[in-house]
Amino acid sequence: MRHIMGTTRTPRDRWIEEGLQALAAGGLDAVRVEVLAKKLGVTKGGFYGSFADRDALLEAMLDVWERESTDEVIDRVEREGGDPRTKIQRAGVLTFSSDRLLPIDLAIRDWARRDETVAERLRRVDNRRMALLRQMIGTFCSDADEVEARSLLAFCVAIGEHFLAADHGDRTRAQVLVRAAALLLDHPSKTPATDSDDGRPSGSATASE
Amino acid sequence: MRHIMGTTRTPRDRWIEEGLQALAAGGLDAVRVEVLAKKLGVTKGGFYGSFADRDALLEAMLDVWERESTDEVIDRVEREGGDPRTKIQRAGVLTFSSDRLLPIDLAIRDWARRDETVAERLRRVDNRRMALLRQMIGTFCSDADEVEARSLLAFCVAIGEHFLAADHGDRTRAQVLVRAAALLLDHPSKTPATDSDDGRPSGSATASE
DNA sequence: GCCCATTTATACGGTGGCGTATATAGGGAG
DNA sequence: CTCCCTATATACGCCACCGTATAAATGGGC
Repeated sequence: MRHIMGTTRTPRDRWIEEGLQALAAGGLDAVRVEVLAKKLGVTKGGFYGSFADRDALLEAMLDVWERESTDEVIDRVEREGGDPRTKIQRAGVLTFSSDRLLPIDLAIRDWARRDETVAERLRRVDNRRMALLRQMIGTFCSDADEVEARSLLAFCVAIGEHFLAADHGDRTRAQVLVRAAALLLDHPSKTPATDSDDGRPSGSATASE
Repeated sequence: MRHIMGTTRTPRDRWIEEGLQALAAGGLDAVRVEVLAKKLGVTKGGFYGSFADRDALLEAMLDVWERESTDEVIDRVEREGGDPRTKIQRAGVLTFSSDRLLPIDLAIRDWARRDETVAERLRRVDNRRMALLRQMIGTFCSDADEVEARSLLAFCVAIGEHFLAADHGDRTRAQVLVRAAALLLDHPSKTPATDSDDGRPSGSATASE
């Protein structure tokens, strides 16, 4: 019955958001009901009105994350248009440069290595992203095997970059990433004359820091 | 005094090894003194004879990991020799295909994102690995910027591959990795005669699964 | 075979986290 | 303004874990 109610002071969404924040900052084991409550300025009393238990919160967090990092990003990329390289960059920026989504994404990847159901969700998300990459790279690269290899490399660098601690001497990470992006997003060597656009793009996919 | 002693039944090394095993399987928060004790068939009683506290164990674990994944691997690669590509592959195999080191490595990467001292250790390790990659790739690629970019890509794919859940349609991950390795480890496109070896090498760098 | 140091088992107190039960409070409906 | 429904606070029992203190056992030296 929705008739009347005592005005939820801390609705589901707040718990979920705070949970995602904690996940981003401290990993799965940092998502503790009582900790979230404290951060929200309440006690855990109301939590169990919105969620059956901690697992229910985790599920809900994954739902929100999955929707935000697929539909929303992809919709927006498609809506704003642009040439292939621009689209890849924008997709990369939207998911892997967003201060919000990136750390959540990384935490979920680690989580997925130990939880098969999370791995399943991540597979869905990654497959959609890979599809986008394939499509974009396919517009300037004809060899399907090479498209797949380049897509994998692009994806791996977008993620792996953040798990890598190495330095690059004089260069900054961002500089190296620009060059790496060029390797992946320029036309294959097979047809050396194909480049309608030789001018290096000002920015680069997944450049960060 | 080392004179005599009641024969350490569960020496430091056993705790460290079991700790690394737990870290690999369940991440940092799975490294619990009492859990390790149970796995070793003892109680935690003796633990505090070898270690001041849990943190001391974690430190020791990092020490062992750092040594194993730099000196030992690098020594072995250098000792066994071979052409550059072979060396890269062997280094990749030794660290990223070893059932032992790989999961530990991945867990430590996630750990490093939240602990600055761990990040510092990881930086040392990664820098040594990157140095190896640079050296190897430098033997067939002259542009220093491109060497750096290729090295970063190679490293990122070696790590990122394991955090990626995407499928590849008909292809297997290993197949795509072979192609990706070819992109990174073949001569720069400057000389379009890149395919001196079209016959794909039997194994590939960091091919797994 | 007896010591005796050292290792390990056992028992303890403390903390933090989960989930439940019950009391309180605070906002609509009337 | 009052009643009542709902969200939250409070209090509880439970469990897992840490680190300590103390008792038991175990194996080497003689």
